Amino acid sequence: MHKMSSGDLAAGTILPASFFNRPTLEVSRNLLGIHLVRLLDGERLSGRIVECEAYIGEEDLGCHASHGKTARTAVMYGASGCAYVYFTYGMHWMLNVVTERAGFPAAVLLRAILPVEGVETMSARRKGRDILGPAKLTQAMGIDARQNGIDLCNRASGLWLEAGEHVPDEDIIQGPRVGLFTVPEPWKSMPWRFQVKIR
DNA sequence: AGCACGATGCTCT
DNA sequence: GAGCATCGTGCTT
Repeated sequence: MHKMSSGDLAAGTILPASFFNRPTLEVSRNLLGIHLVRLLDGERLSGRIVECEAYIGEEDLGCHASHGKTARTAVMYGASGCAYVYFTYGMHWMLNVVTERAGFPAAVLLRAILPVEGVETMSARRKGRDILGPAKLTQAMGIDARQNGIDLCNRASGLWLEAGEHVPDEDIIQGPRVGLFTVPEPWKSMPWRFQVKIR
């Protein structure tokens, strides 16, 4: 079986569903350096993924699917390569990419991108503030409930991922996920957060 | 530069 | 009714 990393695809190639239909930690690691692309009002907005986190199955008590399949989590049980967008803290939208086989609930939360295209537009949408953060990137790109469940392997939806730069292992930091205050161990401390080192 | 806190509304029990 | 995969402000060092 062919093992796909981001380096196997030419830059600019849209990531196919097969990229996401494999173990979530593998997908997470390989999402670093990938470009998230948004077509908003005819303009291309994009950024390089530099931080993400894995949420893996009902066993993972940090994962929304730990409470089973509900109206909110249904998307995570569906096809890999779809967007799972949820609302939290009364005002924030979070973008995840669904991974693994249909029926197994898992996803990768996109936590930070470095702006590449449409920098002025994204900055303006953020009122001049930075876009490094999971709720900041969705605000910068105009992502909300309307994108929940869409297929990210298709440009028709206006949101997709493209192969970008390869990130070597020595440039990656792996550590515990963020914000899981009331989640019990060992899930609270699982090193399922992936970041590109700042140099 | 870091910490505390309030905002604000959806989801599920 | 409680809890939340966060953010921005304002205050302290």
